[in-house]
Amino acid sequence: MSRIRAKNEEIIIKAASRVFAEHGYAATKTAAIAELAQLPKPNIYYYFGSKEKLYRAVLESVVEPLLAASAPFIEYQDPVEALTGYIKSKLSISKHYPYASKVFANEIMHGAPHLPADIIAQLAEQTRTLSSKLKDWIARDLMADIDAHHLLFAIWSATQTYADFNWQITQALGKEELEDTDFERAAELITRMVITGCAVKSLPNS
Amino acid sequence: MSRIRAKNEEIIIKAASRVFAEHGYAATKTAAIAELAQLPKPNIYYYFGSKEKLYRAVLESVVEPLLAASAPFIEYQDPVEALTGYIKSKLSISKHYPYASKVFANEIMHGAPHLPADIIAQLAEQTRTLSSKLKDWIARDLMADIDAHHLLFAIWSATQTYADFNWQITQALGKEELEDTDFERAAELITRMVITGCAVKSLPNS
DNA sequence: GTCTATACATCGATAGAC
DNA sequence: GTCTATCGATGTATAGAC
Repeated sequence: MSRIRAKNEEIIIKAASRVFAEHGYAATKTAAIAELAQLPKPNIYYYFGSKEKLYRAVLESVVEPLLAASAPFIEYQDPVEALTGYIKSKLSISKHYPYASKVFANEIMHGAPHLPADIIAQLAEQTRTLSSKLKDWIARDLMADIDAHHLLFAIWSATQTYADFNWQITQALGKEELEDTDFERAAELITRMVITGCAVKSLPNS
Repeated sequence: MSRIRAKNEEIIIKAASRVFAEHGYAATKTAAIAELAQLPKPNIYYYFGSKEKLYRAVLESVVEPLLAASAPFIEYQDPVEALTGYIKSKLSISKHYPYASKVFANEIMHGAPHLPADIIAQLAEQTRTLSSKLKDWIARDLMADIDAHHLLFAIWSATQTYADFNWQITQALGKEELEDTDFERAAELITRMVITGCAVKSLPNS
């Protein structure tokens, strides 16, 4: 793959992420992507073949950061550290990859019609890992006997909402766009609800 | 307005809610709505004029239950009762109006391009009412000093996720569709996180 | 590898008969 | 008030010159 090809593909993916995020798959015109990328429309087709293939490429480009967000959950043994880090990491995704998050949210909302099966499998695998870790902590009396899956749903939604429903949130807060302090307050509140609400304890020997 | 007109409009709105929810505005074909409604396509146009106007009608039909969900918050004076009732009421919307919720979520996610200004104003007004009530409770030491807006965002997202991201949740739980017990567990967990997490107290004199 | 000009398909919308 | 048949706009995709 030539350098020029790599460069152009990156430019196109970046522009496409944004347009797909703002309008959804069906409503985005390839012409709008071309315009934002400052490239003629046929180039999009030269590099990606079709609108559908480009969309899939965008989805795939987004998977890595999404999966990487659970790193704290895996790395830290201590329940308080792990959950605090996970919430922070999830919020960080909403802050730094707002378009990616939205494209993904849209896809999931409509039943993942374009998501490749291997990505679905990876996400399912991750869900199993996270919920079994929670169940382990519960069994060891390191947190209250809550439903592991539903706790995950709550954490996912409460953190992703800052990307997905950005419009509603800025509207309610009466500001043009979210600032660092907003994300800090969100982290503080969500962490509190999880740690205090579910009575999560630190490891005794740490 | 004739009885036949009222009847047909209702049939069309119902079918349209579902199709718009499943595919989003741009991806839904008026032919698909006509088919689901078991009516010829021109009838859709006879009754609603355009796809856009029909979509607005769907949005408006959905506002009433959404606004009504905050009734417990207003009625109950006791913070624990009010918040518990609000969470239950919000989850009930996700359970009983899944299509409506999704259409709304989609609209909000893309910056509410079709939402009439008066509806936006009503929602903003409701947000102000809810957050000032929370702030009042905080001032009276009936709950921890948390950020009122962010608590609302957390409750909204954690309850709406059961409608909006239904696919992800059924996938994770390994079932075809959500059952009553799933909503009960969700209510239990979210209520716990809010009440215990934010140290919400009952009124002393109740 | 790049881009202008255009073919072709897909709907949203309506004319006009009943 | 209902519906068949069809128009026309929009937007995906490509042919073919450079």
